[in-house]
Amino acid sequence: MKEKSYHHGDLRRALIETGIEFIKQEGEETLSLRKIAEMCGVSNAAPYAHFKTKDEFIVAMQRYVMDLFAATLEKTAMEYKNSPSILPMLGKTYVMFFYQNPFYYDFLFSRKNIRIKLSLGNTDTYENPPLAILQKTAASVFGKAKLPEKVIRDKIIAMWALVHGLAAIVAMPNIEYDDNWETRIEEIIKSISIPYQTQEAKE
Amino acid sequence: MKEKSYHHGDLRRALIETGIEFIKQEGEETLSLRKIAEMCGVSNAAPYAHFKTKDEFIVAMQRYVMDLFAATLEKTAMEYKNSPSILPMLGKTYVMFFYQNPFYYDFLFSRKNIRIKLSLGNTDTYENPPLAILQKTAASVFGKAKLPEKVIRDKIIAMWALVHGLAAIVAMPNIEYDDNWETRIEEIIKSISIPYQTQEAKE
DNA sequence: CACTTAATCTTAGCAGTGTCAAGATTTAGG
DNA sequence: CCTAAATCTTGACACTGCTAAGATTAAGTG
Repeated sequence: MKEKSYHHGDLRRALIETGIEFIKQEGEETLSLRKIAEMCGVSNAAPYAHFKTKDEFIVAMQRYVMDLFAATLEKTAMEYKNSPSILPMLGKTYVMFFYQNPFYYDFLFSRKNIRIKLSLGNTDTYENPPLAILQKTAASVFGKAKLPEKVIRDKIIAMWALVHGLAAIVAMPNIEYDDNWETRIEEIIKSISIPYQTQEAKE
Repeated sequence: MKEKSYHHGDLRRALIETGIEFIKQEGEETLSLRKIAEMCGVSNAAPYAHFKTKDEFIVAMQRYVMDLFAATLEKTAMEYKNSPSILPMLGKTYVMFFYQNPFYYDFLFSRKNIRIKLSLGNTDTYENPPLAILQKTAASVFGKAKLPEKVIRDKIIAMWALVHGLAAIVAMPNIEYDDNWETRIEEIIKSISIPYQTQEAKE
């Protein structure tokens, strides 16, 4: 019941959560600090006690959603640990996350928002948690086949590109959806990823 | 020499071209109608004689760039007509377009900008020119193998997703690039698309 | 040609935005 | 208890998209 106290109590968290809920429903385009501040029952300049700039606020929210995304992937990775279908299932989870929350795609990956460094070459530095999970899993799966490291790296990128592209597509508006998009995605991913595991002796 | 005449002469075109050049270099985020107007030597409300709203202006520019993109793809399609590598080459062109102009990716595909309807199911309605070219080419390539239509459609989506995802990736900032990203892309695409053409008897 | 109409452009202004400065209120620590 | 830090408000500035009113020019009609 701290409704009318001068101090909010936990404004920083309230701003982030309100902002994310806003983005989830309306996207980032129409989001303004003033609106979020008002929704939290606070004046227009109050957020500046917690974020130096709007950009900093965006980054905080982005980290929040990125962690949620990574946790969702991690859960799938756990479920299918030691299963041969772990990779396609990870891919499916990757895509479905944005199918269920289309506005998150632009919010996480739109050029101006990407502050988290992505490293492709060095598999030791995981500065992008979702990519890191993909990389780790794919590397262990592909590693069992005896492929040159360079080939493995290319396959990882291909895998990432495929699911990322599917995510971009399912997050688009004005797409004519199939009635059974979810199993469709699964089939598409499998039709690509299965060759990785069966044709070791190709190169 | 119509430097100081009250009427500009060809303001609509000037706005579009100046705006696109701006986006090409700085992205859409910091673009404002007033700035573009000033760059064209015209007052802040002048653009409203040609575009009802900023959104309409964006759409006009988007169509312009989308046509450029489609023309680039079409050129590759012509070059490699009757070649077995037409599909991978088309894919490479798709990716390289955004590798060379990273800001175009968000500009064309960021959720708020997509006004061009994308149709996946019906291969007859081509409302998205670049996708249409991909679809047409892939359909003709895959059609030579005797695959069920549903499988072909999934393969087309997979192909599209792969190159679109690669485009998204190469357009990201903060990516640690390979020294030879271009041939790398080519290899990655080939490693995926070759199976399409060689293992007909799989399904 | 003269005259009317439409198109184009300018100026001035409104509401909304990010941001900052000054000051009020509350909390925390010595 | 009292000072310092943290938090919040009010008020302002510059910038944005956009509109209304009117000035200037071009196009077309008799």
